[in-house]
Amino acid sequence: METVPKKPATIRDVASRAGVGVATVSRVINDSPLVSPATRSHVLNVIAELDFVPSTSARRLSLGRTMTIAVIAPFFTRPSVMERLRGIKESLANSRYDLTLYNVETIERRDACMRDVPRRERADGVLIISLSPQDADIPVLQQADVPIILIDANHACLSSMTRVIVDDVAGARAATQHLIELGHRRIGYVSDFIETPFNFTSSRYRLQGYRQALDEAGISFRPQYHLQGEHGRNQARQMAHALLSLPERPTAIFAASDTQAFGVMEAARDLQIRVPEELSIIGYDDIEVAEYLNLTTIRQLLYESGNRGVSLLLNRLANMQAEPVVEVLPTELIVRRTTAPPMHEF
Amino acid sequence: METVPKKPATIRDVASRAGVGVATVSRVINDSPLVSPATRSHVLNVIAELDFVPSTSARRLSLGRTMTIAVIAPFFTRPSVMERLRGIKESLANSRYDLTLYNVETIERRDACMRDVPRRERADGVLIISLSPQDADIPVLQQADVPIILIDANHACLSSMTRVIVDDVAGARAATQHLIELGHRRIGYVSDFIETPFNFTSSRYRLQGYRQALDEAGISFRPQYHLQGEHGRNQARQMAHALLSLPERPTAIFAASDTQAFGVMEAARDLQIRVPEELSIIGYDDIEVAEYLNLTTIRQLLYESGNRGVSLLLNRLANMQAEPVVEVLPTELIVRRTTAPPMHEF
DNA sequence: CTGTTAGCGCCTTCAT
DNA sequence: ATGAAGGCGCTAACAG
Repeated sequence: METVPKKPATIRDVASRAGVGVATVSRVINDSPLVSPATRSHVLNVIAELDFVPSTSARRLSLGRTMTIAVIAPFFTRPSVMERLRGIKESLANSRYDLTLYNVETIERRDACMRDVPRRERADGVLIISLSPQDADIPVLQQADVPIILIDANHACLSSMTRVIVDDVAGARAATQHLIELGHRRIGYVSDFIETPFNFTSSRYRLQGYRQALDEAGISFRPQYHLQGEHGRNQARQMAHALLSLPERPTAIFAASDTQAFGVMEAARDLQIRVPEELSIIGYDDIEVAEYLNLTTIRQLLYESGNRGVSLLLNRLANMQAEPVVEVLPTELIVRRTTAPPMHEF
Repeated sequence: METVPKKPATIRDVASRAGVGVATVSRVINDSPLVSPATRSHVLNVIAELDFVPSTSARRLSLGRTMTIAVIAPFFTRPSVMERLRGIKESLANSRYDLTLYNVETIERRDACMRDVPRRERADGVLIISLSPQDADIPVLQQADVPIILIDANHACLSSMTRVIVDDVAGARAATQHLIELGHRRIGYVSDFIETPFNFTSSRYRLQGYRQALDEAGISFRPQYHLQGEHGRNQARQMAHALLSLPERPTAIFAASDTQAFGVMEAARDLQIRVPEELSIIGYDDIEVAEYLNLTTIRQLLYESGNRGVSLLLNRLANMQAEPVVEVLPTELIVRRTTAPPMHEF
């Protein structure tokens, strides 16, 4: 079919058809009170007739505002990131902002996004999820001409940026303490790589919490009990295999995320090790399936972190000179059925 | 801190600072070959000095293209939708298009999106996931001035629109046949509401497939074996409770999605009914956790549907007068450990 | 190869 | 209450 797409009507078309000036049409579009009811309704009619919709591009250029919020997120596919995104979408649904998504899977892209996205012509505000800026980025971000909110970016040098975070040290400590209180002494920790080009912080802070709890209980940290690897269920499964093949294998494993905890559960199953009788497992996040699989875990308010991020951003948008704010979300130990006292088999 | 955000440099600033015309700068930005290497590198330097980034708003207005793809998706939060989105993001990552996301959770919003999004000033192309347009929308969509691709929108009247779909009738039929071949005769079906204002089609088509398989095997359809309800694990759980409390309870249940199948599994657990010995369960989708939970299911290529949608769209964008295409993705029966022959208890 | 200029569609003073 | 005109930053002829 060769239907030539008819060019959309412009504000000028409406104006001339209605026999008024473009300014009047503009006022009608923008609900200005400076239009007589009669003119308004007439213009409205013409708008309907012509099926006129104001061009967002033009309006953006003219206004200098884009009416869109940019979200920069790594590994969009991970459940925890998804959950945060959900919270963001939810809170944004009622506002008049559009959402554009920048997914980053490589460092190049991370850098490009950090540099190019926080510009007034691209977005009115930026939400960055789980990506701690490099030290070098920080001044850039601070000078950015649009407000930027960090979600789950926990970094010492960030004190001047507003962000919503969770106390990962405390969360991991609680997880480890739970295991210790149950009587475990040989506690493994399966995590992402502690140092990554992405500068993810969570596994690192959780390592701190883990070690703190150990220290407090007078249990010495054994390096061979901490394995790190690429994020993912299968990688965690392999690490767990390794841990569980140790001569003195751990009686409990703390995984840096629920996804990884599932990998650990699989490894236990592979090796015919009963959970929780022979091996306790605790995760982190409390994503939806955790409940279903009865995983003991540390709940962090993923969804809410998105909510809060948006509301901080909208505040900031309404009131540009606001002071930086740090909002700390609580964590909570959720005991289900993958943790229990160790068997006294020694 | 009262750092007045310094106004971003414009193409004109660059031009005057570099002692060239704006057109030259524009050419440099756009990699036009019509610039001498010397000028080019000089301009590039000035651009770097001034930290100049072209305004997308201005470029859009001028070009008449937005360099963004809009995705309209309902219930963004469902795993199947997410998976499709992943495929989309993935395929879009290498192209120069941005992605803006329109999440629809209400009919009003659905209608608004259908009407307003497919406009040239908002997006160069539109991907609609799992939302079958109303009959009334169809002419509008066909006349739209940007290409629109439907993903998972299976509707008779859509013959003229390009889309990627999966044969839900066949998939459901395969699921049901699998159960029948195992020896089941009393087979329940737990689904979303068949008729919804959103005009979702999958549960409806799957009902057809289910009934076809039954017919072919000479098993008469019992209305009380088909329960419909809001989508969700808990709702499915309740429906399964009802089915399993029937005087002659089903020995197998086909759930319209994996999420719902999990609800059914929970119900079985609640009622101490062993799976698969006393109850076979089969899902639909093969989302990631299905493997982990050993759920027998019908795999549909969710991720790939996103991929394919994008590539159809990009093709269309490159070659506007293309004919409508319908791409049918295959389904596959994945047998795991939630289906088995029925016990002979009667 | 490069500069000048006229839009792109809308918003916003500034007059009236 | 309304209209005319300038400008937002960039691209794309059109001249040189």
